[in-house]
Amino acid sequence: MAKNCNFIEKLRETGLRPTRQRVKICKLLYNRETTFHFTINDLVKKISEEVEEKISLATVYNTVHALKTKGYLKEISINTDRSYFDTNISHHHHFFDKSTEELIDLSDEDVEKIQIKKSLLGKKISSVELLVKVENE
Amino acid sequence: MAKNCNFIEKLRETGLRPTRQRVKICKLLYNRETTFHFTINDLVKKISEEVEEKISLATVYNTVHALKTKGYLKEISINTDRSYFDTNISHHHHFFDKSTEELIDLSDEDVEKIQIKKSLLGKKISSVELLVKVENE
DNA sequence: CTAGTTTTTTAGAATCATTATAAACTGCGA
DNA sequence: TCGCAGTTTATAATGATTCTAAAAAACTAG
Repeated sequence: MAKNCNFIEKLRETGLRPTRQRVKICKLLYNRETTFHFTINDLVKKISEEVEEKISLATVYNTVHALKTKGYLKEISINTDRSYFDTNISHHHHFFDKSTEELIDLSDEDVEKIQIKKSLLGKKISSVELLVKVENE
Repeated sequence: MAKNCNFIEKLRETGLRPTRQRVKICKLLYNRETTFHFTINDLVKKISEEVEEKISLATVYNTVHALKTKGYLKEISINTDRSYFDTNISHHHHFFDKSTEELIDLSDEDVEKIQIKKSLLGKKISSVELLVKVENE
């Protein structure tokens, strides 16, 4: 889902019907310069501010879940009571600013290659995620 | 809280009264060879199996929270619906086995030093956590 | 375009984990 | 031993997420 994408086509390609609600949510999420880190709560608030039509809470959950399942959103788990979604689905890491509770992307090139010396018999690595928590100096 | 510790003393030192319930929970958590990774659910089940006296759910939550606050437990956030606690409070990373939903320690020496090339103005790093998800080959 | 079928949306109810409450209990110092 | 502050407990409350079932919208074939 690149810059000026046709969300209707994009959604259809993935087998998701391009309903009014889904298209509007996609516009909010992907029609922006920078990647968007948000909680469900953030998104619901943004919708109520920027979308004229009311979208029910259940639909917001459904849509976010569907986009995540299709690989258009990444879920980042910071701590128990705060789950973030990230529109940047490329491989990358994160800073988490404890003071502002904001998530900041940390590209793969911003981190020296991570080498894991231990391996587990019969298991293969499926992901490597780094979370760097920061606070005010 | 080392091997054959006197939990009564340990608890008292941190300002937590060594009540029957707390001492029993500490014995379960720390009187073991290896570190223990558990969810609240795991712990409640273990208590009902191994402790003769019933300990109320609220007390389990209170105690785990108190131990975490005092730095005797580390909370590891794997994903939204599963929060683990770790009795190993030293700096280390984790494997998460997606097949068994088990957490496995990855010592600091098992990972090549992590170098972060980007920094944020006015912020200092407070923790660096690596989570390596694995699955069956 | 229309009818029929399937998917989606919706409001509200249900669920589940966690936290709050307030009364009873206990550890501990005087 | 007494009394108080800290704890435990059962239960209620909360809050986020999921479920439900009926209405609405999207799609498909004719």
